[in-house]
Amino acid sequence: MAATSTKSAKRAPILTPQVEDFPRWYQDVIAKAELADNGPVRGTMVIRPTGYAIWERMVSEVDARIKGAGAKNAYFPLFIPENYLTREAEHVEGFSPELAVVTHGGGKKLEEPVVVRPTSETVIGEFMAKWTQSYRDLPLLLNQWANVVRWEMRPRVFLRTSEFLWQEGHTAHVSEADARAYARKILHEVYQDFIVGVLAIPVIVGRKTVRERFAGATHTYPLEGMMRDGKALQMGTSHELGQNFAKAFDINYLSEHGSQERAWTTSWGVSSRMIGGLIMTHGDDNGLRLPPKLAPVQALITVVKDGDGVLDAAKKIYDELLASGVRVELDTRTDIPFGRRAVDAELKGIPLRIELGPRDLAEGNVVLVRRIPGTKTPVTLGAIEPQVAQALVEDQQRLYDEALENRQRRTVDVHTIDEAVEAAAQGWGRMSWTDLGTAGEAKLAEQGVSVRCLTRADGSVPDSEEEPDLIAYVARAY
RNA sequence: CGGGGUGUGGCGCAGCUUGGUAGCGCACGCGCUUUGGGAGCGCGGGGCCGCAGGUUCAAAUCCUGUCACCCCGACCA
Repeated sequence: MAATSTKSAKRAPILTPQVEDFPRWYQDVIAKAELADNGPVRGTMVIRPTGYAIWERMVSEVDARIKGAGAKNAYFPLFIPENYLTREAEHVEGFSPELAVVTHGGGKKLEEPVVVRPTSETVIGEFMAKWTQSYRDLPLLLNQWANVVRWEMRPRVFLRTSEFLWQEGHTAHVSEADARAYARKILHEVYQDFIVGVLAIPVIVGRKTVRERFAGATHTYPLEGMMRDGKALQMGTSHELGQNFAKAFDINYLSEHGSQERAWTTSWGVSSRMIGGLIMTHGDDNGLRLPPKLAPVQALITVVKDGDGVLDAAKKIYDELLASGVRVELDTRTDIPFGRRAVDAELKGIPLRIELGPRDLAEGNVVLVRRIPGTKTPVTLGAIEPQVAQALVEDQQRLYDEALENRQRRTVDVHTIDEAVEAAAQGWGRMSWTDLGTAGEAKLAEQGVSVRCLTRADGSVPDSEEEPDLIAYVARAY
């Protein structure tokens, strides 16, 4: 391989530098990479084609894993009778402040208002009850891809919007053990596998404290990622709902012994928030950096300038890469200045660029530009496909390693509330849950710091927050 | 809900104090020259100045009201 050069750093800034103002940087990336716009109603967003392509890739990867775990897709209505929500006390209490309620329809005031789903536990519970008669009907494993609405006071594109896209799984089981096993299976085999393996984001997988858990759940298992500014973002959750919803919606079944039994349910979801997490975990001052396994476009062939058969050569490389399974695009827009196109590809985080002009072609080369390490390397025409394949693998790993390094550097062991608050100013604090306790948790909350999750000393997921020797991860969160 | 602010072409802003009928940068269109890291020059299109009243010969500018949005403090995928 020929010598590798690092690109020069001096350039007019396109984005607000991260160290200067991280939230501003985030907004800048979303605008300049054309990921999304704000919608006309406060707190809503328009996901633009570039952003939506990322979401489609997420959907495709997650959906395949969900199906692999045995759940089947279905679709439930957007509108839910208001009285469904009120059947589960904690659930309604948790959601009522953020509900959008429809009071009029067809020009008339409705007899009973309908709520726009903030999540579908209740409707799905109603139908699970209808469909579950015998133990033979269980487990019932359902999933739906949908939009949900939660009226937000302080919206942020992708991270917290009044309407967002997600997947919500809902299952019913014959026993608590079965429900727990399934909630954990989704947690690890679907979410952790996807977030770590495809998004290249390291996560702490644990359990929420009672204070932080989902309204109506008995156990909430989150996956927490650290953003580049040290704040935490919940990337997904899986819940055991115990028999709370089964009781509220009469999800009962006849056991093999002929007795009437109550089912145990779970729910679990990941949302378009992951796009925000992806941006803030991997993005740098030049824009987005997409992990190759996720990237809608993995390699962009850029024709620097036409002439001397450059277009034909570029097309040949395109065909070769396409045939080898690379998600590749060809940019022949030579009416747009090269610099513009290069910067645009960088903003959008395309992992690899293959630059080709008459000068390269005369030497029998192309220039392979890697977005993630930021290197430019000449590659001979015959060696492009293997070099591309290798770069995609290496850069996927590099992105994960960088994110893990950032998290480790910003995570410190602490022993007091004051130390925990101090740690949360730049990253995460790791503290004994026995020492912290719910009283300490309340004190941290006063200062905007929360317990993101609890894990066992060996990193595994606890069955209860009463277990001895648990570790609490505390941080500021998005 | 409490405190602070802002509403002017698609975006970011100036103009307002000291009324005279709207301007700058970016973006957009056309032409020529360019294209190896957001190209240069020229020409051009686009705005009932948030909305409603009022004062005045005349209002983006002054007065009154109203609406919306943004930022900071209690919830959330």
